[in-house]
Amino acid sequence: MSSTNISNNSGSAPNVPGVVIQRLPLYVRALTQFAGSWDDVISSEQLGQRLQMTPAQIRKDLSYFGRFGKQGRGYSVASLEHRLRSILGLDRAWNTMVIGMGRLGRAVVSYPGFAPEGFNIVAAFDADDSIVGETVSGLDIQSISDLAKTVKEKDIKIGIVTVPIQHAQEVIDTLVDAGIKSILNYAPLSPKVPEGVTVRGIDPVLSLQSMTYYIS
Amino acid sequence: MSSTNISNNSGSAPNVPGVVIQRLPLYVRALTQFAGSWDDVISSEQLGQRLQMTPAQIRKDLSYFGRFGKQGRGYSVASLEHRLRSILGLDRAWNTMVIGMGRLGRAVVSYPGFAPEGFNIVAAFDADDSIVGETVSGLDIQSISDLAKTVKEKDIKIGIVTVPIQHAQEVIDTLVDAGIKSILNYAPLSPKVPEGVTVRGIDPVLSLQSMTYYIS
DNA sequence: TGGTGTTTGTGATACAAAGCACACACGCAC
DNA sequence: GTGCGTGTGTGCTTTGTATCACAAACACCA
Repeated sequence: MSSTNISNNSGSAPNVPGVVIQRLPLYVRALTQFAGSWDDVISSEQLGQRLQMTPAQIRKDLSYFGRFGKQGRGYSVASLEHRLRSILGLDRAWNTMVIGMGRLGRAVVSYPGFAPEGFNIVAAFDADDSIVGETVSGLDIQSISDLAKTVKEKDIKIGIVTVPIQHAQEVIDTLVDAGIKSILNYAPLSPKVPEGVTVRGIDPVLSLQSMTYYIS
Repeated sequence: MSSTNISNNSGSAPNVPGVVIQRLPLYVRALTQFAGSWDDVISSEQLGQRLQMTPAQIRKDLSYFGRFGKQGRGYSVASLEHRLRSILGLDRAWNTMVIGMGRLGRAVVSYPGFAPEGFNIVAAFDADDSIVGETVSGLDIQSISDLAKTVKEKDIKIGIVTVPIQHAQEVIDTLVDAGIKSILNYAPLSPKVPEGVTVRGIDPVLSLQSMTYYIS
């Protein structure tokens, strides 16, 4: 979304602000894109220029987790990327599932951008029995009643919600009950979740609606 | 995105923080969903409960723009929604265009969620001449070289970028040159834009990457 | 009409994040 | 090695945002 729902951090480094965590993937992305450039070292100045932020903020953010740079030189691109990925838990693959196999859900499971980043969609669910059993992008559509069982069997840690808004809260409750702690929500509502569950919303309409304000 | 690029506000009310503007659509959405309930008045307490935020924050946010509530009663749902839509510029329709007619761009133009909110996609562009002239969801794919002309002819105010990352910055530069001030960016990079141009990014991968941190 | 219960709008306050600026570390050249 | 240039890491300051708490406004009822 743009709109977010920040939660607790049970990670290693204590008390890192949510905004900082949300910027780390930005750094990872920029570093990945920078790797293979003529230089294998990057300064906070250069990174900041690429990301349109101040060098000081980048250094502050990184300092929450350790000292990764060398004074007088900058940061090793490869090494910093690796360290950040490790901090974020991106040095492993994550099993995910998509709930809601309508138009949007089908677009999501066939989106080729998740797998290369280590997010594997390993299950697909829908409440409509008439499409349960269909195959989409190599995935059998399962009934939501199987969800909890499948979450355990396949060690799924992340749920992607693409159901219509009327069922979104209910589905999210189901995910929470199944022990899911991370939810990517495409439905246009702000769901209620207990403390300790993180929700990130994806809503292009919200983004558009906040931009029109600035068009005179 | 989740990741955003905040810019100047040339609006009527002076100096409203960007975070506040980004919350207004949330209020609009909640009010719309609340309309038709048993009650036509809503308190900041109720709104806050629905959106998981404090009543005080909601009242503060609204106070940037005027006094919309009645003490002892709350806010008229219909009236507050209308006022907020007016502030955000949502009381009119906006013409938009999509640049990049690959898989993602096609999904975007056929997404049924934009039009009901007043965002009409009136043009589609691609750099690849071999698909220029094709029709997607009733739109002719045009060459990017026609972009500036079409922007003027059709009074397009918003650009939606769905091109591959290699061409994204270049395309965004083209939009800026054509006078576009609001860009919704699906490409996984943080583009450079001049002061006065607002960019909102949509990147589900970034959202996922910042959630994995919290999974122990 | 006066009293009671609500809920707003907002100054004041507390908290959080961003930016500054400089000591310190390191690389490099001679 | 000594000296110079560069860029980090970080305490301190500034800016920004969220929350508190309460006076004023209104609804409702007797």
